[in-house]
Amino acid sequence: MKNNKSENQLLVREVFSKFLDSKSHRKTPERFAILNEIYDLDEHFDIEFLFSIMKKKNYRVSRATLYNTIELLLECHLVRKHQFGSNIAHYEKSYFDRQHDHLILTDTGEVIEFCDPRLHNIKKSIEEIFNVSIEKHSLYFYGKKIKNEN
Amino acid sequence: MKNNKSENQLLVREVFSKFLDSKSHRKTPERFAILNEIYDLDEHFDIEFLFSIMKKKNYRVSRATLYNTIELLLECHLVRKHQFGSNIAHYEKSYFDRQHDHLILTDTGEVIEFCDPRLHNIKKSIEEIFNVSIEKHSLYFYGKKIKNEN
DNA sequence: TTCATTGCAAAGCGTTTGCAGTCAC
DNA sequence: GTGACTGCAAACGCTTTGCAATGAA
Repeated sequence: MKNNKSENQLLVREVFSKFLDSKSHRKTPERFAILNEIYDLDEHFDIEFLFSIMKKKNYRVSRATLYNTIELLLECHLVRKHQFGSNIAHYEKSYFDRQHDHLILTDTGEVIEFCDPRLHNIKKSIEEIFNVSIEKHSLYFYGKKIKNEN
Repeated sequence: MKNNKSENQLLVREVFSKFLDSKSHRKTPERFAILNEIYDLDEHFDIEFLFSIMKKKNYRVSRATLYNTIELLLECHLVRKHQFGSNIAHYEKSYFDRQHDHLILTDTGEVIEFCDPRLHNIKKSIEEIFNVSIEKHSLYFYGKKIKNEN
């Protein structure tokens, strides 16, 4: 399991590299460093968090570059963006995950991922009814753990 | 249909009034004026838009009060809040509407409302699987109109 | 060499806060 | 009368922008 991670790092670097080529963007070390750090994380993160862990590792990196690079990573679907209610944008790596949705526990802030195939059927219906092509969806449930009182 | 609107205005004022009582909040004219303006709108709006239309109608109202009052209206479920991707919060009146979800056309910015009962089943399953009680959900589809080429 | 990209700092902008004046109770 | 509420302006915090320096092609 553990060495999947470094294999994956190689794979996503490759994907990003091809994307940058195709758009004639430069392959700067900063861009790949950021990609690496993101794929090293196992949780959702915001820009400030990413900035702080990269500073801690003595990278010379600016918030501006983080925002720019994340933008590119969104474009090539290596990262997903979330707006969990507040004004701070949250992100997560997305390449090896299946598309999934989120259950947010409002008391603890915990975020649980789930995937329900029935959502796909709803999507299909909406596409037919309104004659649209849906590129993306976002579904969040907000709730609380039920405590058993024994 | 038209005079439903003023009947509704009375009804929501009543609801808001009861809510303010129950929380020992004061019934200021500003709060009711804001409620009225919101229930006069038929679209989604943001604070800046609400501010501008109230200014245009010569209300003496501040953004601070708009934010404060909206907060109260959210609490008593007379208004719903949305975060359609960007950092600007959007709102809509919610008292007479059935709970519904949104399809956002990314090219035109148009927002279409829909309601699919199957979502309820998904919710039920998630509640059972994770042993949670879900208070709220948000579902957005993002897509584009399909053009017929005849 | 050239100009896309970078780091840094300043500016933007939606939202929140502080405060003196006001008015619902 | 009193303290919750208001308008105003300043502060906040995330994000974007401007710009001189840098380095990928």
